[in-house]
Amino acid sequence: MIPSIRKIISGIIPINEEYLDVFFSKFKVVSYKKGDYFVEEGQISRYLGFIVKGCLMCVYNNDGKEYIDEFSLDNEFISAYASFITGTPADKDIICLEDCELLILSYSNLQELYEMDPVFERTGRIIAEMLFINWQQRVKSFLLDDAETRYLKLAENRPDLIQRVPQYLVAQYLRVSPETLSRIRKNISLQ
Amino acid sequence: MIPSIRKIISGIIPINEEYLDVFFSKFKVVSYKKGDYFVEEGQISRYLGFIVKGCLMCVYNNDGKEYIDEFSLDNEFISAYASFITGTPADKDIICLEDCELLILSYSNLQELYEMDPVFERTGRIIAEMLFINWQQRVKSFLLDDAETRYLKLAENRPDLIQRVPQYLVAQYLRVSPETLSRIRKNISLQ
DNA sequence: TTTATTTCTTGATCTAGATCAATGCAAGAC
DNA sequence: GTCTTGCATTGATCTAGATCAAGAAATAAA
Repeated sequence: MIPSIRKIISGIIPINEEYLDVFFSKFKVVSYKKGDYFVEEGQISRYLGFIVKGCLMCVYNNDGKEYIDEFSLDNEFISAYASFITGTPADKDIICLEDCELLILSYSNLQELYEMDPVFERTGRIIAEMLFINWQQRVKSFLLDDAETRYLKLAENRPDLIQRVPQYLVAQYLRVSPETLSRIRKNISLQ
Repeated sequence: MIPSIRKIISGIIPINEEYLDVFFSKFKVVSYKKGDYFVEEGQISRYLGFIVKGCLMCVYNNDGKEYIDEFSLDNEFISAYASFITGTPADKDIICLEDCELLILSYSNLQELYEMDPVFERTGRIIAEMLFINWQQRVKSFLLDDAETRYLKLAENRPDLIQRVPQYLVAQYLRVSPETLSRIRKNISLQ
């Protein structure tokens, strides 16, 4: 495995160096073009992805309108987790916003890892716990924060994302109209 | 362990009967009065709770205003998970809405279970995955649904909760004012 | 370069839901 | 029984943010 990626991974997930090669031996490399679908709504998603390079978004469709559930960039995992874990049809699309290079792990290969050694089970648990905590934070932000605060927090926590993603998509993620986000930004710059 | 609880648990969490006794041997029984705090904001919460009987709510405070993150009723687990898992101060209160009887598991006892047998690690992983998927659904509902739809879905998925919890608290959970929820309900009953 | 296409901004409305204020109503306290 | 006290309803405003519409910038295509 590419050493730089190796280093990044071991910073993200709690796994011993010696298991890391086994873990990634189960992955395979795939490339996508900008606009390609990694997951399509209604299909069962059988892969967990790790983004070597690129940017993807998860999108819900609701009678014509689109709402972005998540953006994922370089060195992050991506999946329609509910579909992947439960084997049910995905309730969202996952689309490449740039040309992407992914490492993907099939459900059956992941199960093989779980059977192989409890250390992978533990790693899986800790990853699921981290994802859960992140999502609780997102709910908290919807409960407590107004649109401007949500934008400011996003800009602080993920400045790279603001740079790389078109503004109207950031607006969809924050659950405001593009016009409102434009005004929020204007407002901030005046202060 | 009380047989009825035993049955319920094995329906909720994926664990073999023979391990269930070991699992619950690590718990202890505690009682709370209505209004008692199970978790206080700012404190580190070292327990995972299982509600034998009663009703609790998780509450965020934001300059004077309260927003309810979650209600938990009989036969559900409850915790300030982020605090429990990471050992950091809780960012919310957990308060009893009724007299409650809980089974609680300390962090160190949970770690003992994890060390004892990989089956507990697996159980922990699957629970974390379920929690994560639930929270994604909550974000989805905030993204896609208006106040009335959020109420209708809650009423469908957790009718017991609507019955047991005062309406102004349900409003806080849905992120609307009590007045608006009252109007939503009136509106629905007219249709 | 010039032309298209897409994205961003700005202004003018409109609307869902908040806030404020008053009243109704039910369950305990006395 | 009658007082409280707390919750629910209703009406009258107000406001954050949506929607509609038109240009301005920026990107991509020619």
